[in-house]
Amino acid sequence: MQRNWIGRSVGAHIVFPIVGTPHQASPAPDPPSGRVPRGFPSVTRGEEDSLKVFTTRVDTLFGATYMVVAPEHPMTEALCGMGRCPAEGRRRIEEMLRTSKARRTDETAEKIGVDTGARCRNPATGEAIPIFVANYVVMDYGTGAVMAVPTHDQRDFEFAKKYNLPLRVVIQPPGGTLNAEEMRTAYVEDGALVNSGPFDGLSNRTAMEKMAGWLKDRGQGGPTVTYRLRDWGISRQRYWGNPIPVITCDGCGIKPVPESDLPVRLPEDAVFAAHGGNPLARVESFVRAACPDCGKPARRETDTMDTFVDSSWYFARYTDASNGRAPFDRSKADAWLPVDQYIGGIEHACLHLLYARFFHKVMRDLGLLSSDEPFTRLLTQGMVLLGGSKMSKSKGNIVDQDDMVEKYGADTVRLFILFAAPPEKDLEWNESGVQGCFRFLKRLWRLIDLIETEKRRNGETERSVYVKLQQTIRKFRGDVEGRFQFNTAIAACMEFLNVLEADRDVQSPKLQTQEIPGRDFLQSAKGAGGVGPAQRREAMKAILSLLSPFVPHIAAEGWRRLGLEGEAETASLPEADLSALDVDRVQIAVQVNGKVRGRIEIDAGAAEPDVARAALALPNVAQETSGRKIEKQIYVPRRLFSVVVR
RNA sequence: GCCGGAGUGGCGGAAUGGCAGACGCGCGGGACUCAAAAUCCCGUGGGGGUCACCCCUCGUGUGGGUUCAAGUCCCUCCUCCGGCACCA
Repeated sequence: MQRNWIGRSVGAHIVFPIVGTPHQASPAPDPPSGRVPRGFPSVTRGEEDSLKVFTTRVDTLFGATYMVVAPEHPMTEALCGMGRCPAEGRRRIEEMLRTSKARRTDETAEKIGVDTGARCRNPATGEAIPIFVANYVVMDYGTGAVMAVPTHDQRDFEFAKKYNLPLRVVIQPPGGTLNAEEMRTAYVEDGALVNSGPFDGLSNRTAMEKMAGWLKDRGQGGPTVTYRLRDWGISRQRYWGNPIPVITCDGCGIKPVPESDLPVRLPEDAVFAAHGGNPLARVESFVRAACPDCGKPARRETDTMDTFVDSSWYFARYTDASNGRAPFDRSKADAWLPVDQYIGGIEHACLHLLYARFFHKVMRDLGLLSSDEPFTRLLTQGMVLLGGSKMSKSKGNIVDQDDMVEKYGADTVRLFILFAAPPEKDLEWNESGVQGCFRFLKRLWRLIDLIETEKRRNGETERSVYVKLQQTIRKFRGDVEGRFQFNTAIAACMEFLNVLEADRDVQSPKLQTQEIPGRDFLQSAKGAGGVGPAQRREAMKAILSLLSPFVPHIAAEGWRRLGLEGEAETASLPEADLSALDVDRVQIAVQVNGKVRGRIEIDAGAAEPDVARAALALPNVAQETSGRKIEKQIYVPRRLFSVVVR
């Protein structure tokens, strides 16, 4: 997406000499409305007698039959003067300039052109071609002037038809012949060059490179890369922001505040009003300043900087935040940066992320720090939606969490938000799942009750529960630390609690007296019959420690009630006992021709022949394989055994 | 049009190329209760079978391909979401 935003285009620039002498015409390339950036490369000193264009299709140069420039182009007025453009034409150019750029360049807007009357010379063909001013040409991209090739660019084609401009075919499609008079649309595909002097017969792809070089040799242009970095207005007419350290003096002009006077601090007595613009402008003590050059009374800039400015480099300042002499010390910045993990919404992917990278590279080039990139990893978190669109105050589609906190408690709400979806995914808000998290925490709490009141502190240890706990710890840490998958980490805790609760002692005394069909089966299946108080306590300690970041209040209180050392939130996360995860028996699936036909339990370290023997002995498998030839066997240790028959 | 991202049960969502649907919600059945809430137990993708146990079959937006094996890899198309868009 940034590539799109940066807008890199590879092409060539070409210089079109203007016919006649512009110096004799009205000089005035002073921008009519002040919108034109000064010093833009389209006109540099000594080049007022030519127009420079950028094109990605230099191969079509011989077909350029006219030229279009943006209304804001610095040469516009001079060209009109030279070409004796009638008043009517000049009036229409004025109108273009008055229309907002957004409206003027709207795709549906009518394409309007005005013939300036001036001409320039196509450096390839040498012929003089007309120069138009057109509303759809923008000054921010390329040079603000475009060579028009109506036969091979749809937009130019339509424009040429409208204003009756000449067409010349310079590319012929493979196996076909174009005729300019009969064309109904531009031909934009590849082909072989014609009407292109020394380049006739070349494929247009080959020609691109050759022609760029040819132009360069002749001093008429050369290969160029352009970028479409958008303007980003950093000044804001509001109080909250960094003052722009600039002073305007009537005599000396715009002057930077001397370094010794930095930083410029915001006044604390500004008066805020609903209307009336930037409050800073009304604080006279702030505005009044002495000119750094002549010392006479001058005005301080009252615009402040956009927050993007700060957020594009604050991470570097954080490495040395109390440094009073410099933004930060290089050694400290190099020790900490780049930032390991960036977390932000997708809306930052183009804007903040791009500008932060930009700033960072500038800081690198200035020698302030060494790293090339500010961030190493990116997590684009999803947004919370309601009714299909992003929750926001301005849209009014918000859910007040206070109601939910009131009803279920802050821990439940936190847990639910994390459990509902993985972080990078957008989440359509739906409260129905919150009950489930509430129930989970209530069950957890009940178990803490039980453990707290238990007198005995020893008892049996159930191996399968121990193993399950180790699996839970490993999964939890893997999910949280590696992938930010909080939802599955929480699910693992729920799963473990289910196992723990299957234990007879854990169930309520009332239920224990009842005959529940299937309960014995359940318990033996989960193997949770022999959990003793000590094991329960250990397990709870681990779970509380894991869950503490998500449900800090319950974890802290549970920790305290169990009389555990220290505090849940500062206790280090438990480490999984990896040796326990090396189970000796595993269940594997048995496939015949890719379909599961049965399961067997084997020693984890069993050799393939033994596995094969056991697998093929399964009735279902034997049935499928009987009388058929075994072509292939695949054994994925501890996972499955697959046999291919024919 | 271009650039991103996503399509899996009724829902939110799981699944290093290796038993699709973990966990939760919802729903159905049951226990407890005079009753309800809360709680607990069982079941829960579709279709089928000599439907207790069990087995077969279809199934991850569409159509193809690679593979012993595809939600996962490759190609085609469709839909939705986000961004950019007369960019020469």
